Amino acid sequence: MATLTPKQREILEREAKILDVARPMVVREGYHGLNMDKIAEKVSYSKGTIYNHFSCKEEIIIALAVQNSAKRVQLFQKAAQFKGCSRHRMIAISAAAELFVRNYPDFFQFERILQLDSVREKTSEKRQSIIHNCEMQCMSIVAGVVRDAVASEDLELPKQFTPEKLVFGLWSLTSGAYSIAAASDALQQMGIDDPFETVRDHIAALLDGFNWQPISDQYDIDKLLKRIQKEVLNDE
Amino acid sequence: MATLTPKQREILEREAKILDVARPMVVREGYHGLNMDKIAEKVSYSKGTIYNHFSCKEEIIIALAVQNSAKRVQLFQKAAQFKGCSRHRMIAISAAAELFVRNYPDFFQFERILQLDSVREKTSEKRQSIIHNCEMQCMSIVAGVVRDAVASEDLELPKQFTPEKLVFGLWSLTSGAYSIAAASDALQQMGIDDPFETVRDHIAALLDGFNWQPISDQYDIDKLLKRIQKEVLNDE
Amino acid sequence: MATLTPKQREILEREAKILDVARPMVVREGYHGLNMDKIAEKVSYSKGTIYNHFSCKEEIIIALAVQNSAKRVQLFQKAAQFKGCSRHRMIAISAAAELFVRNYPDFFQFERILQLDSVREKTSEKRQSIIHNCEMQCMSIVAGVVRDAVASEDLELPKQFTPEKLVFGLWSLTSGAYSIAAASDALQQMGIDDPFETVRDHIAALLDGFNWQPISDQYDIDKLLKRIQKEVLNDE
Amino acid sequence: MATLTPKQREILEREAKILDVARPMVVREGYHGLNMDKIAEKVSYSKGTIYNHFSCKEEIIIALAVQNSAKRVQLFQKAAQFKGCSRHRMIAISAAAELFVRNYPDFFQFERILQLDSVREKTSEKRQSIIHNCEMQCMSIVAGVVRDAVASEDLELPKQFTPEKLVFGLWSLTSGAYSIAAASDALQQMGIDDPFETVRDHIAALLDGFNWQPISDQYDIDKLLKRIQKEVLNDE
DNA sequence: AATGAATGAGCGTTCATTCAT
DNA sequence: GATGAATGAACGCTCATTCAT
Repeated sequence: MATLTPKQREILEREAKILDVARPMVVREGYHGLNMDKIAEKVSYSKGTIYNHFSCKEEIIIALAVQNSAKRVQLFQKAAQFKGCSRHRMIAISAAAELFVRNYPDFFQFERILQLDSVREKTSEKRQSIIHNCEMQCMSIVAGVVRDAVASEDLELPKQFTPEKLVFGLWSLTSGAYSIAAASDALQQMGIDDPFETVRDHIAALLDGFNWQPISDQYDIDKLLKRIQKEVLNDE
Repeated sequence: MATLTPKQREILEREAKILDVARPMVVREGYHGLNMDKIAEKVSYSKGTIYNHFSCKEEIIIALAVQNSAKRVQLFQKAAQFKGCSRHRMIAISAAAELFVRNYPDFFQFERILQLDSVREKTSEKRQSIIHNCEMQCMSIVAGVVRDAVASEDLELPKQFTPEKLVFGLWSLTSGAYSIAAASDALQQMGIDDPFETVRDHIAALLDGFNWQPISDQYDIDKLLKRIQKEVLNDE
Repeated sequence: MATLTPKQREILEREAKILDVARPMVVREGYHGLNMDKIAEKVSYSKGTIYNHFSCKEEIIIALAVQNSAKRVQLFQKAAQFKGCSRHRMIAISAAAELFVRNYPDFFQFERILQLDSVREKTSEKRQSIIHNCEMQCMSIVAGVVRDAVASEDLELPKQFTPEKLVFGLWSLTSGAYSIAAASDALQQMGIDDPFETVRDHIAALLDGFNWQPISDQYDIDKLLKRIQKEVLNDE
Repeated sequence: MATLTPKQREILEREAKILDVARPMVVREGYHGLNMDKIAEKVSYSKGTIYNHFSCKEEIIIALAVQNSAKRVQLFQKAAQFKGCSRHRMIAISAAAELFVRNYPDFFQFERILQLDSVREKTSEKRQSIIHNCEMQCMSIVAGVVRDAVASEDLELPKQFTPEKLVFGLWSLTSGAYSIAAASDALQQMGIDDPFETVRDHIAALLDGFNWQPISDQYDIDKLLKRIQKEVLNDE
């Protein structure tokens, strides 16, 4: 299956090209900055052709979000394959999350734009559900690791505290930190030169706070991150 | 001083009115959704009058951000007055942060819009610096509590880990959680009905992870929050 | 080459139409009087279409100036082809200048508008250089005749007095007279019914003053002008 | 008579102040560039006060023109007092014209703006007639010198050629040269560094062409100009 | 399928003038 | 007389979308 005719291949390539051109426009200047005329000019196709690929401006934005979401799933899947104890697998996933947030910093941008009713309404359900599915997959990958930790008695969650809640906290921390880092000039003034390192420390403290075994040890963590990098995330 | 003529009072009131009308427009539909004609129509003054108050559209947006920032400082100042041990004071501040994020959820919205170069450039330095100052004040209030904790030996931070870094982590968690909660329909599907409660649990775990004394105890916390609510945040 | 598709032809025609409509607006009411809405209305195309032809209001003004400049070169080239002695060729050129100033009285208007920095800045370099080139061409055509006169010993210029200076004087006289004639109601009160005839007399006196041979003779001049009119400028 | 109350004096002073501020605005950016708000700001009076002095924007422009016209008359009157033969008195007047054109280069600017129907219509008849009268006075001063020249047989005008026509030519030359000099970057490229010197040469040639005695002689002219400068125009 | 000219509602902003205080 | 807030018509320009070729 999936053997593409030359024609189909060309179409896919053009689609990718359009998105490549569109991405930095949105990232730099937001919804406003995406301009169909400029896209047409930069990809050297006519506006009509752009509209053959994407029925409206909003579809381009959601297509960019789909690209990101797919990438996130990919990274999380890889990270979950890391061999080790539950906590170390969780750290692998955190590393994947950090990698994703570093490399696809526009993810949040697109998400936010898509939250505007006026934008989302013009968007195809198909792409909406792709994004939703990706989110669910990521969540369940991470929650799966938490469940494994509980099952193997590395971790005992408080009553009423589900694995999903833990995932939610970790993701909040990671994405919140990114947003602040991206937004604020103030970080450096506060002596925080490497916000991602700080986030790693917080994640360690958080997992320690939940008493997830083995409790963090700086020496181990450095070696561990190198292994994770090498074994599952090295080609990114 | 500060005795206003009726005229001046009227002007100030109108300024507030304009912002009141503008706020939901930006919140719901972003930068795009703020429309000078619609504002004029809704406040029943001419467009020219709007421009007598705010020299451009962007100034309205930053004025909204200023309102929020001022409120944040206020809340944090109040919370810092809570009488108790360092950890409890920190919890008071967390409660203030939660309150702020709940009641002024558009704060992040404005901040993000203001990060666009094209927007910030048109914005007065005066208002820019007000916002910056508020940010710095909040930061130093919270960092002050952390320093008190260290001084009173309730808390021993890891080497190289400054109070500011701890503040950064807490704020990341709080604001990140808000963003996700606001953005995602998925949260409910994951069984997270009250994201703020979950955040409180994470903050507790995080502070526990840093071994900030006294270690959390669910029973105490509920009572504590009620006291905080009553003693310093009750009128919000 | 130069075979235009019907579409292209239509576009060129519309461009001309836009300029035709714009010209009297500028002439009568200046920069202010040129109004994109009114143009659109008068040519019965949408505003967007106007902007497809001219990227801004100022481009329309400079396009009008380009039309004029091109015409001026054309007239001067024709006049320079007049067969006769150097002084008579110079008179042919003066006649061309008069013809131009009479038929394209808006020339100075456009030039003046284009001198405003605020206007010129928005103007394409391409059109700017066209105008500049036309000016240079005209100048060199006339200066060429003066040089021929010097070479053939019909004229001996004072020391330090270049042909370009003579051209400058002639053009100052012609254009200054036009400006005054256009501006002032006073001329008639002073008994000057035909300012152009008066200018012709002044040019004659001026050339006499430089002792350019053959010295003017009213009888000859009338016949000469008729010949010039007939031989090189008759179809204007 | 004309002893002003302090109040009246203050009013006149304010009027002058307004015009001082308005002048460069019009000169640099034309009709468009004159902005009532900016005037009010610069003179530190309210807009209402400006309107007490000048009933509309156009009245300010014509008031500026009146200032210039008055100055022109003054200069011409002074120059006409020069003691000497008719041709030398004419040269004195030319020097006055040059001085005026150099020092009040905005004169033409205002005149042109006032030719726009839309502007003139809003202008008071009183000021219109002041300008007209000044023009007439200047004209008759110069024409008077020409008439003296004819009477004293220094000059014999061609048949049908009135003194007014000669004045018209001289003024055309002077003002046309100024316009070109102001407008064109091309002048320097043509090797004309001092257009006013060139104009003096042309005037000399023109008067020679009319055989106005005594025929020009470079040596004399330099001395003559110095005398004129010293005796009648020195305090400008 | 590809093109790109045409559309036109919509937007942010300006500014001469008025007039209540 | 002085003030300056209020007005609102007007303007230049943009850009997503359509559709005839």
